[in-house]
Amino acid sequence: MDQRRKPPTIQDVARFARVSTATVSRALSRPERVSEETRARISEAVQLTGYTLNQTARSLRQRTSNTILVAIPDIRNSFFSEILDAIEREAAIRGYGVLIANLLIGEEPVKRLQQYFLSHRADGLVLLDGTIDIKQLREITAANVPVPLVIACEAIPNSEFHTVVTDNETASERATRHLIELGHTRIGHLKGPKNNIIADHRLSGFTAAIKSADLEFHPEWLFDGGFRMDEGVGAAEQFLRLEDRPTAIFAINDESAIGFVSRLRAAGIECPRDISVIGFDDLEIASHFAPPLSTMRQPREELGHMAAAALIDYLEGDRDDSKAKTIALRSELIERASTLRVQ
Amino acid sequence: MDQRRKPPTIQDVARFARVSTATVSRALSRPERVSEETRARISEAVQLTGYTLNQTARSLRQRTSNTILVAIPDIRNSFFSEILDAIEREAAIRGYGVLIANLLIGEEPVKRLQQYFLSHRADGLVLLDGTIDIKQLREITAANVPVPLVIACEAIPNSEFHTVVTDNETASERATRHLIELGHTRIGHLKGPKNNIIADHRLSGFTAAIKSADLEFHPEWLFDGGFRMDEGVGAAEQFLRLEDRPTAIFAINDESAIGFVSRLRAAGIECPRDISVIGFDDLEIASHFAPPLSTMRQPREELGHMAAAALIDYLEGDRDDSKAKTIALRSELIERASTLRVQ
DNA sequence: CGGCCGCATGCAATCGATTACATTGCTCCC
DNA sequence: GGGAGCAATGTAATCGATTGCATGCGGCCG
Repeated sequence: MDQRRKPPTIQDVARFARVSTATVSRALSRPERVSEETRARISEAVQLTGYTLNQTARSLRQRTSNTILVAIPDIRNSFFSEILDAIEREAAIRGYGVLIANLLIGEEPVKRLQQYFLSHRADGLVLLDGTIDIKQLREITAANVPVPLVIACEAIPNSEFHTVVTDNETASERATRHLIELGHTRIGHLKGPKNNIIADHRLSGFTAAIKSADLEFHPEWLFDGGFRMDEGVGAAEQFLRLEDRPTAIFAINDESAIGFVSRLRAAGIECPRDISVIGFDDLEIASHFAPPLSTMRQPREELGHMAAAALIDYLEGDRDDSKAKTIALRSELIERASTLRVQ
Repeated sequence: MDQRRKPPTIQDVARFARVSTATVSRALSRPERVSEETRARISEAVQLTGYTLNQTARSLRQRTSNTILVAIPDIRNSFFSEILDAIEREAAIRGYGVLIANLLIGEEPVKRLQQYFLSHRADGLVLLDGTIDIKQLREITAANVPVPLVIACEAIPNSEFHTVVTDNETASERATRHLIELGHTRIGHLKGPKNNIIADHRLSGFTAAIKSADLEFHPEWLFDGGFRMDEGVGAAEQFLRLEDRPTAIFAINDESAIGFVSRLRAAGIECPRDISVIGFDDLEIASHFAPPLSTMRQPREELGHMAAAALIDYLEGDRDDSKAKTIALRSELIERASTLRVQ
């Protein structure tokens, strides 16, 4: 009977309510511009027909898609998926859809992102990937279509982009100082990926703390790692090859810290008995790991929330570009059992 | 100069190539229907103008969005985010965008999903959530618009839906049997959420194994849990209140197993010394946890890949609904240190 | 009383593609 | 030689909403 009947359009509603489609459209988007009486008739007609807006048609006419694109370096990393979660929440509340683009794949991430905007699939972009550099960003923006953009991974100094960040550098300094305060003097760092802004800033924070405590800087105590557990494992193997080892490590994040600790344990080196390790992020696993991991807690949820809100505000506001806003969030030291006072 | 210039349309290309828009459209989508010469002129014009398709306009006309929707119970769970990753990969290759809907939030998840289709934002749905029941699913489909759907969490018996599943029941039986083979006779189960198909099937598998080994079934050894670590912690507290405790646990998944083990450790009960625990999923963390977790490995990547492929095949094929296809994938027992032979 | 204003509404163009149908010109075959 | 058949292309309708520009009408003011 009613199967495959085409979904009702604004035309149907107009017919039922005995008004023009223009009036229906107005009644739905700016009710105050329509008399109370017809408004009532129209909403009755909407009920009756079961009308819902065809978003595609609106997009075509208004040149907006009510969709934002989130570019993520690696969805599988819980850190990002939690931010993504917060972004989706906020977007849903405000009537936006969320498209995802996982950048690990494909050549030319920039091309892929541009494509979304050139084809009018998304109105704006939340960028979580610290590996894209400014020049590439400008390229995205440079295409005929300017791309409303919020960077939500790391501040890019003096940039013209809106930004939501945590205090990576200061927080890294704080984490390292925590190790120093526990009496450690031989401190290493498990580095993040190359050419990644976040990694760069965390390294700076680490170095700053070492310097200001007048500790000697050992380049061989900088371990090549990354944000993933297996990269933490790799760093551990590099560590094991050393003769002269540090007694404490500041790891780029919790995942790599976990990989690191677990690999060392397999080699008979126990954390925190033989080595103290502090991570970054405070993933849920951090508190359940053995040993529970000291770490810098990032306000992930807030980060995602603010990023989405900032982008949508901008999209719906007057797009005053004059000032790029920067919202900075603070991380917090969480002390757990993985860092131990030197005897 | 060239700023804010409107992006080129198919009209512009047509003008440059001195043909009609119809010809341009044909040249781009079905090149063989256009003479070689004009095809060349057109592709030159495309280059010149920098034309890219306006996906919105196409969507409106063709009534397809080239977008799929992925409904996820909890993005933050690595298990799902890994599947999502695989879905996105496959979709990107085939030219589809991926919208996400995190179902934890909001009233009436079904309403939310319907909304996406009623508004023509997505062409099809991959459902990862085992908590929606069939009646609700039918509701999604029952709206005027039929919703192409692939269920990728659990088979729904005799259902009319396309499905990609792992063998939850058999695998759970296998996991439990693993504990039995190690000599355990006092075995409990850390349950999943109520009204969740996956959880139901894993429980059945567990019970089946217990029965077929002629072990006594202890209802008080079924612990209320869920898929999250904190729910594993809750289950551990329930465990601690028992006088008469099991010596082995089959947990609904790795995350809850981790929460469980970590809470017990805090109470002085060590895994595997005092209790053996096996999980499900083989998350990356499972192998790095202390102790490394025995578990049933699910082919997550394949699962996501197959689900996306099946959906897109269906969308692009002749939509032969006559037979709902079911693709079943096998899980694999991974033995690690968290399960120990009874002395 | 006449003109102006503003409210509520309608008419029709518009967004940018796709596609049914029409047209043209050519080949081929009886 | 005439018509069928086909390939290449054009014309214009169409998808479903939004919105600039009328239009009609009533009220208010000088």
